[in-house]
Amino acid sequence: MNKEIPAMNIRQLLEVRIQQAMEAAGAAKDSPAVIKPSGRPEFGDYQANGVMGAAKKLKMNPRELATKVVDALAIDDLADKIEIAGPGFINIHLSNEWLSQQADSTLKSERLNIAVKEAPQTIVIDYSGPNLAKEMHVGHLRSTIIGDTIARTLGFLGHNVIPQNHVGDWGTQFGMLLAHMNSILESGDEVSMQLSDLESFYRAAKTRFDDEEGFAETAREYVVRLQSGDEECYALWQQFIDVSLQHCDAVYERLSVLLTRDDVKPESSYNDDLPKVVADLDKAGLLKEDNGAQCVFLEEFKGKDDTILPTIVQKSDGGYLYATSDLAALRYRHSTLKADRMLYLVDARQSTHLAQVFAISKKAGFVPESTSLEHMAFGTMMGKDGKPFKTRTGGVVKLVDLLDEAEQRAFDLVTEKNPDLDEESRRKIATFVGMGAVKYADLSKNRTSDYIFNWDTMLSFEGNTAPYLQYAHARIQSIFAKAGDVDTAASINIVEPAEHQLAMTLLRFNEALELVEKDGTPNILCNYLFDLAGNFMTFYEACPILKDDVSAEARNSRLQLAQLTANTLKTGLGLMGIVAPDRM
RNA sequence: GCGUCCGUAGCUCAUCUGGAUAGAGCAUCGGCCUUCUAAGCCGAGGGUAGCAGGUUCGAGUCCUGCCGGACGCGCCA
Repeated sequence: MNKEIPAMNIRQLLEVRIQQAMEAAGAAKDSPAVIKPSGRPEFGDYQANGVMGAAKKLKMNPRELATKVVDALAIDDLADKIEIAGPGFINIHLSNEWLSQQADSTLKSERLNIAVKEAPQTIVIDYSGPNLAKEMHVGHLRSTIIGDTIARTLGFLGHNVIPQNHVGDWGTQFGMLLAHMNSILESGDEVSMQLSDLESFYRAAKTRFDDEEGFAETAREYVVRLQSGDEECYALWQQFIDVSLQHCDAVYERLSVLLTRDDVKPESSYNDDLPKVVADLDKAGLLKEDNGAQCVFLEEFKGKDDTILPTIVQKSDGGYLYATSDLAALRYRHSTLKADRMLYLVDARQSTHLAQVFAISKKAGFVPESTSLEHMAFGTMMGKDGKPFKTRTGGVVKLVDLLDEAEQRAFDLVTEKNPDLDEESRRKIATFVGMGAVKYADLSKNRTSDYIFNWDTMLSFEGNTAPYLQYAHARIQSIFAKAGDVDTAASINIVEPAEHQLAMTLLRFNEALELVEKDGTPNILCNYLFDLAGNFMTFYEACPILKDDVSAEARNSRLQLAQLTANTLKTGLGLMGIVAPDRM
């Protein structure tokens, strides 16, 4: 019985081998091997760049050290050519035999040879977090989509992932909404119809708040009634929140985002804890009154004229702020959820705020030093003019409108490409393609800076897009549909350069996942899958599979490579909540 | 004013944290469908990586200073 290969990616494997050889050649123990995929084919599959640094420490000629390292290197089982190049690079050409074996083993593994973490962490991911006063708009896409992908990836790697949808369900704007809601009810009109379009409902309430005499006061009364626990008002509020959450659920479902009501942990759920947070900050000696407000002053945060910037946790009127509920949430996530790591998928504009809250929570002992608090920030969405994004009418683009448009465009394209399919199938495919395109457009970018909203790039079906990956997958399924009986026990035998390249990329899947795990960057996964699909397309053009002049051995081997590609694409897309249909 | 993030092809973005000749996709131009799905493949052009210094064997990546942009800086979230 062959044991499953240890959960080591190629890079780590090479790192170990090279490092041993470096030590044997006299390099210091801590000198890193610096293994990277080679930039160009003539430099092999991987290169080790660590020799140059190590040689420097030893005051040695780097090429001389490289020669010693190569002499000491035991790597014949993996590689068939090792070269020293340039100032001291070591280029490693992996052997076709080894790649064939590895690919075989990966194909037999349900998890594509990706091991479940031996020491899983409990990781809380705070993402999506819409404000329930309004409908979700395009600006919510990033947090929701990226958070979901990170959650799925960490879960796949074996971590205990706890999503937290920190929805905004409390605050002064709800007074306005409840007052508006109540007056509709009093006039005998059906309120549910009007709540079906939350965006216009919000605008209507806002207009009354700004223009209608006396309405602003009524709104403020509602805030007070809500906060003091008035039952009638509370029931109204709950009804509103429920409708708003239904909107979110619908969007999540369309986007294939895993968030459910179970993950909703609203701001209001921390209300009871807020006075305790303030009291505990006081106990910790961090609280200071300033102009009637309760504040925490931390020296590392300075504002104008070098004065220390306060974080206000309680207003002079006794009210609490979002810093307070964020602190309560941090404490809850540590003490109740037992998080080892907390990830915040939040707009970059809040980086100062989060840095303050993180620092306070550690100083106050709400969260131990060992807990990793990470703000995974992203930029603001801009319009084509580079200014904050607005529609022609000055509003925001509702997320559902973007999704509708995506599906419609995808449906038109599927109909054009595949007119013989029945409408139901075309609709289904259009959903996968449209949603995939929208999500991928966001996931494939790593920008921490601002980004520009553009219908056409968001809804593009060509080039580095989800449809390209889905298409590669569908082409493979189509091969299998034509192939008839397939020998699933056949072994992979890599011969051609295109096969070598494809196998190399197939075996690098876990490198991509580990980067996503560490940095929370789904674009690494996108880049990987795009690379993989591209390698497959090249292979597919260069290496015929079902044609008459292909030997049975080559045919079977290539079918296996195609199968492994399909499995990897499907799994990778699945980690982004993107479906890879069999036909498109 | 102080702070954070950012500036790479006409456009949108990569460049795996300091490695070799900075790569893709759109767009432009030229090839490839009676042969496994042309949402594709192959090729061409397109770059002073904002500018100027510095660190070193080696810088788009690290440091400093300018220029330009976005955001944040006491009782909204």
